[in-house]
Amino acid sequence: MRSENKPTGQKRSFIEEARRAQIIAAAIETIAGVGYPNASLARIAREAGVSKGVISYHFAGKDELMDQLVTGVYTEIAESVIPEILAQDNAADMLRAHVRGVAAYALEHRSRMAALAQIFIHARRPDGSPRYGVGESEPLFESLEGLYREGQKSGEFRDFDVRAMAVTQQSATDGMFEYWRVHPDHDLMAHAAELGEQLVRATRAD
Amino acid sequence: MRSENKPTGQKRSFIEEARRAQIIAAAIETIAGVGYPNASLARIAREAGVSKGVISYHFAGKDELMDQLVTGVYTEIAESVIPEILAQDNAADMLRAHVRGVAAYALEHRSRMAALAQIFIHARRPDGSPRYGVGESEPLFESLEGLYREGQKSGEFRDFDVRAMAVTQQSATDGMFEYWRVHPDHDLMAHAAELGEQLVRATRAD
Amino acid sequence: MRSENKPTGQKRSFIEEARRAQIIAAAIETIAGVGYPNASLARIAREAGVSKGVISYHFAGKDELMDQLVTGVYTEIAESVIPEILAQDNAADMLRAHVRGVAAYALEHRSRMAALAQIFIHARRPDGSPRYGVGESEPLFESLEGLYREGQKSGEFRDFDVRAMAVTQQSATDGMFEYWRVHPDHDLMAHAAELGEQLVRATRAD
Amino acid sequence: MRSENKPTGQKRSFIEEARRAQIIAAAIETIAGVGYPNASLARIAREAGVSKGVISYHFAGKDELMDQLVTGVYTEIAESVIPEILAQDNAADMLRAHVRGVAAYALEHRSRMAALAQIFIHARRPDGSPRYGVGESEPLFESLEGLYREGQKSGEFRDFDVRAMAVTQQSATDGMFEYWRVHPDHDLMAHAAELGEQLVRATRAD
DNA sequence: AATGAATGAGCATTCATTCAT
DNA sequence: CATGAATGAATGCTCATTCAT
Repeated sequence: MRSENKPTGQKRSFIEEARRAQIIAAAIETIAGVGYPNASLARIAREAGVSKGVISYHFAGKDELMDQLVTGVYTEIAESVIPEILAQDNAADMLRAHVRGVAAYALEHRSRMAALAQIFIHARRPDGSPRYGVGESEPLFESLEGLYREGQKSGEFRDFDVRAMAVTQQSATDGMFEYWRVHPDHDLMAHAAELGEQLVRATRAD
Repeated sequence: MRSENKPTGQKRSFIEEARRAQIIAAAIETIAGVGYPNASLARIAREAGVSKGVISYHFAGKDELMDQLVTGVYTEIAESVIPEILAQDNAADMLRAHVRGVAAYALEHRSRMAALAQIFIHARRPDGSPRYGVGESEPLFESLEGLYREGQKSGEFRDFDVRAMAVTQQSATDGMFEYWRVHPDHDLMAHAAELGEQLVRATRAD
Repeated sequence: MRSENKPTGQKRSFIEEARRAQIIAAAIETIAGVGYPNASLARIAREAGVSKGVISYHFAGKDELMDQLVTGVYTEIAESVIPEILAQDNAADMLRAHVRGVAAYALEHRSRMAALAQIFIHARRPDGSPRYGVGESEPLFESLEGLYREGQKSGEFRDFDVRAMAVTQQSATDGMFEYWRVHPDHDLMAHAAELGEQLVRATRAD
Repeated sequence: MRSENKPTGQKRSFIEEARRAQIIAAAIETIAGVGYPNASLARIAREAGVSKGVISYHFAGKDELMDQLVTGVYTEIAESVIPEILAQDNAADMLRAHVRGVAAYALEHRSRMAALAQIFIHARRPDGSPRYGVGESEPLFESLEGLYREGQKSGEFRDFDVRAMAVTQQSATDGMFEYWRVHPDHDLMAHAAELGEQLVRATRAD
């Protein structure tokens, strides 16, 4: 079905998209709820209230479903956070905006964030290697490193190892979300502000 | 066979302990080598050179095997790192010693550390929740927080949220190991020194 | 929609027949191209450029589609070969004409012949027995046997078991096509001439 | 399990072999009975009176099971037929011995022969190509061709195309078995004698 | 007359666990 | 103590068929 004819009308395309969206939503809830390893297609289908076959009908396989989910959430996060970062006029504030922005998104879309984390950690290729693993984080690292270098060039930041800092920021952000997942009453935005402050202090010139 | 009862003599207990240690060692190598999801009991048994049944005989199940493994490695790390920390005479150096000590341990016991990380990430309870997640890190957080509070009391550290800092330190350390696992040529000790510097700057009083 | 009833008019019947022919043609190309086991209704529908439902609409099921396909091609072969046979004036030449005629048809209609062979080999009844196996070849055997008996009556052929000979001729012909299917550069008409010679020698009086 | 330690005793190895033999026997009966496409592992396990998992335990997969089955039966046939052929002192009698020998084996081991035929026809590689298909018949063809050439060199046989004749003999033999499968009361040995006669006449010098 | 959507049974395979010996 | 054998539930996936529109 995937790659086929939507000859004339929009209704079909609409139904199709609605179902895909519904299935992705069910996948997000299921993964966030029971973890990726337990989120079988059968369970996702049950959550969506449809039969197992429906998923296979709308997606080429579990992998495509995950790809769509990841891409969708990723895009959404970027659209939400990037404008906030660009609105800042110095590197330190950009750092804070980055952390705060992602946290704000997570606060609004808790399951999406949890599912994304689960998929990143658990999804594997057939050969056993991670599907969205550290290898895939490279672009993220590089974008953070770009930000750091700007700050270093302008003299706002001290002269630190950008890769180590990127790993720290990325890990600390993920850790913050994981902590929040386990302690849902934790004040995420306060934590994000703290983390922003930590990063600013860790990076700023003497 | 549960870990406490040694029904009749001590000889059994000795053999028993040797077998358990051998199986745990095999589990560490297997998990570090092929990742937790691919480390089936069959594979661990093959690595140990024993039959699958042996594992079930000596451990109540995969879960208990993992518990023993985690506890053992954890204890070992603590025994290796704590003396180094206590040898310092100010909070900042203790922070640095903490990060450096764990990294040094990891450098010497790469598989143990890799296996630990894999288990933390992947092991689940039957209901799908993480077995050794952030929830189980509470003692670790508290020990870090104790260190921070000492520094704050002495005026060496600024007045930050200790829980957020503990989460950051813990996550950043884990992230450092994960990055090193994926990039084995990465200079772990240099990264640890950088991380130590980051933490010192993030915590110190103005 | 069963093959006989044309509910109201003839125009429908015309469209109906055109669709059926189109689907059968697509089935032939698909089966010849990817083999019966891979020729799912979905794939046939794609080849035909119609939706899967259309096939179910025009045919009671995959089985009826195959029946129609087989009957159609069979009829076509008979119409092509029988006149050639009847044009001969002795039994040996008829034998040769039979083999040569079928080969000539196959050369001109390669996909039809390949599809037919695939269906004969692979199509099964729900209970697992072949749908178009040797059991269905009875009319074919009987027609060959008639030819043999003519030759025996006229003294041209020796006194052999006609059923065994019919099985041999039928199998050897099928085998020739299968070999040609796998080795498309094989000289089919030369092979057919050889087979004709073999049969003539196997049947003729001393 | 497959490739492992049978440290000291023979009992284990014996049990192991017995189970493998039992499963292969069940596979033969199942395939002969319901055809390869319907012979799922579940059905074979049911026929053997064991659980599905047993098959996976003793064989790496369906493919290895089929390989073992094919190799075993093939070897058995060769061991039964080759001595008979070598006992002949002229090419014509060798031809007759070949056909008669295979038929005699089939008469004694009906299901084995039927299963073998089914597997040859139906078993596919993951990519859809035949696993034991015409490509695999090459050795058989060549062995027959060797026999023909001997006869041609000695002047006993006429100068025919050996490949076409090999295809004919192979197909006619298979066809004979298929006919016998469908008509179990058919006199197989008489048919084999007839086929031998046909081949001798088709091949002998004028 | 035709469609896309949905179904559910069936497939081979993996794996932690149990058990008689 | 240790084993190999066996189990059965679960997984992702395919596909002929059904059906409302």
